[in-house]
Amino acid sequence: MQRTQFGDMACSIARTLDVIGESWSPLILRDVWVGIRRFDEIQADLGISRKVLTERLKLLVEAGVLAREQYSERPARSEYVLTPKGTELVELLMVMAKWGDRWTAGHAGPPVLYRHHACGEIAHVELHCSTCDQPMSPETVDLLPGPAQS
Amino acid sequence: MQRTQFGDMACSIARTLDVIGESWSPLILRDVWVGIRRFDEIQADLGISRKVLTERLKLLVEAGVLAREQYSERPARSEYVLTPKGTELVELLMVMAKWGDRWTAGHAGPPVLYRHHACGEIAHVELHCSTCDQPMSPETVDLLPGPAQS
DNA sequence: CTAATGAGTTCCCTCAAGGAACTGACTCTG
DNA sequence: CAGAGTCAGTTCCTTGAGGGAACTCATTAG
Repeated sequence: MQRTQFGDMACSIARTLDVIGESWSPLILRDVWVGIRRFDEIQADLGISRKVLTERLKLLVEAGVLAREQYSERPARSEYVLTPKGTELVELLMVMAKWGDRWTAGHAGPPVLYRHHACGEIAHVELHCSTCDQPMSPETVDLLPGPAQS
Repeated sequence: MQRTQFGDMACSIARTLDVIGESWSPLILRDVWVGIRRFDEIQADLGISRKVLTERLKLLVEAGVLAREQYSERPARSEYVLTPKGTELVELLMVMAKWGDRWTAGHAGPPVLYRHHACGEIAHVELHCSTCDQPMSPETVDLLPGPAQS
């Protein structure tokens, strides 16, 4: 397929895609997040080809998003866990889930609900400004060239 | 490549990926967002193959994320604009940009800055709870099966 | 009349995804 | 102890999507 590499574009979106832009990678992350951590579990859950799963896991570990942890010495068995870098990527998944719930969930409603520890309520995520805490959306920001000039 | 379709998985993340999971789609959305709206402009900006760009634009329009608007009758010329459904997807891009800024921007810093209208400050997005307005992160939620049972 | 522009379309080639079978180290069961 | 099972991959082959470049077509500018 000779995929173009996004990594060297001067764009944080492109560079993020370089890490989780490949097919399956976000779903693998989701699985690890919800506790499906072992090779065969992930493979069975996603129906992904074992070959591609091997590749993706290797890439995600190299990218520092997942870490491989050995949970049994003999026989050697390991599982995959989220690193802090990976956990922050899960925020992306939560926003994806929100959009999917809103625009693609059918009559039946969302497949998964999120209960917030702080308030105990079923809720979803909203984007707020890191400075003033007010809601922040694509319509309420201006884009300016940054230090690494666009 | 015979890509597996995610659309019928009972998972909002998978269904979202079905819309913007293909390579290039998020970057096309980003371009349209920042004002690069015409075929040749997008093609030149991304360096994407014209064939693939044609396909992606068609898919994104069919998915209701972009709309094609004719800006000239003779010769027939059109440009692509975000629908409300697409604009909400841009939130996803903003979260991607945040992660990319944080984890992949080098010494030079972020390539693009976001200035929030409400406060006028350079800021980034943070995830808050739609119910209690407190910060909401992967660590502060429990997942429960929803009406469309996981 | 020729060149340029915008928006695609067509063609061929390569290489990544799918799929299924195989490996190898161990463990459990009768 | 033989045979089945489990986990985590690896190997091999086939197919089809992505890349690249050239071509089309309508229209306008010089």
